[in-house]
Amino acid sequence: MGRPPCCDKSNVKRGLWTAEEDAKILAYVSNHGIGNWTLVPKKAGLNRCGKSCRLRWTNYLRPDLKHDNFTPQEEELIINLHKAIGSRWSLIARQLPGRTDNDVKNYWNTKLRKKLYKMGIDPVTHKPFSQILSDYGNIRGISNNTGNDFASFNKNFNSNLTSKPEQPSSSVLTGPSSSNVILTPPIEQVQENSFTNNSRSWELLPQFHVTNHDILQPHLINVVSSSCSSSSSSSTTVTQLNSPQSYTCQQSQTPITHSSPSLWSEFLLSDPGMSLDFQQQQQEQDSHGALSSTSTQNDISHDKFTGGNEDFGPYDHGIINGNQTNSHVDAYSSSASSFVAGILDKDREMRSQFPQLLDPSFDY
DNA sequence: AAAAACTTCAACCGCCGAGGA
DNA sequence: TTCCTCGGCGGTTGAAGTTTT
Repeated sequence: MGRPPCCDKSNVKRGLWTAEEDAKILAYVSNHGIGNWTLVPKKAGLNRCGKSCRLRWTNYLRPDLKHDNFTPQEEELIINLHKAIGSRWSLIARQLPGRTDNDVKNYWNTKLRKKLYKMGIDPVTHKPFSQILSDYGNIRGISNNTGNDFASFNKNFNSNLTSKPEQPSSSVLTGPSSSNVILTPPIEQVQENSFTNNSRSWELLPQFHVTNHDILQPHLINVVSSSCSSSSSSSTTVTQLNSPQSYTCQQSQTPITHSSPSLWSEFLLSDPGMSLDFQQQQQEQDSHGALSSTSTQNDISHDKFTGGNEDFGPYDHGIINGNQTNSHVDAYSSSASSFVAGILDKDREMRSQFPQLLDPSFDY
């Protein structure tokens, strides 16, 4: 019944690869090409699982891979694509020649996520924290009654700084479930108090801007959060931008809207701008050795957050002061902006057609 | 100079859909 | 039709490297 197992997992080498093992894979692939990976260890004389061999090849040994640093253009594209499609790393990586999904994922987790936090932008929703707060204030009608909440926030925030957060990714989505008390400080207050030079505290922030699943209404979330994608990515192969998404990672039952591509890959493959523009930018950079407009035009002060040493790509315009609404869209590359603008248009359309979505008691 | 804290990233894990036996 | 593996994916881990104290 079925096929034999690919390897005896208890009897294969694990851990880092040696140069010798790399050479064996390279020699095998150059002679036989890529085929059945389960046969590779045996034929190449390796005591490794076939799956491990495939991973080593695709993530490290492939000749077309880049091993140098990410360029500002690549950063910008990753951020734009993450905003559009969430943590579909393989799809994002396909728009970045020479990069693997693992590369992109690692770069996002180690660099870009922190950058966005430092800019006061939630890397899950890609909205400025200030906008999330103001949106929430509008919805809950608490804008004139925040004093107690801030005091409560400060108390909780200080106590959280001294203890390790529990699974930050999930806390973004669920948070303390027992209370409807909102621990959402004004972003300026957060930054001045604790976030400027404390990287760990950035990781804590999501606990405060989303403390309960009903705080952020789904219509505010134009894209599926990265934290949700893991559990839903495989079983929910179609993700709709325009579908009301539960912020608690429940599977959406919303029917497909045909005004947009039914698959993200379709969008990425069909959008002539998203990747082509990028590749053109890459070529221009290669020929001129200069940064794109990202770092030259967008040279507004980010000293407030970073000391001015970092390039924040598409988010450089109009966000940092907290007065931004959707103006950051204007700063996107032209290729991405059409798509994102479409999302925002749909969002507005949906709000006008379904005002009940603005009701905080509305439950998906 | 040494220890502690922090960051990076290669590799692993577990899940899923497709398809072979 | 059922069981199983393969290949692919995203999330997580932990060793190695780097920076700070």
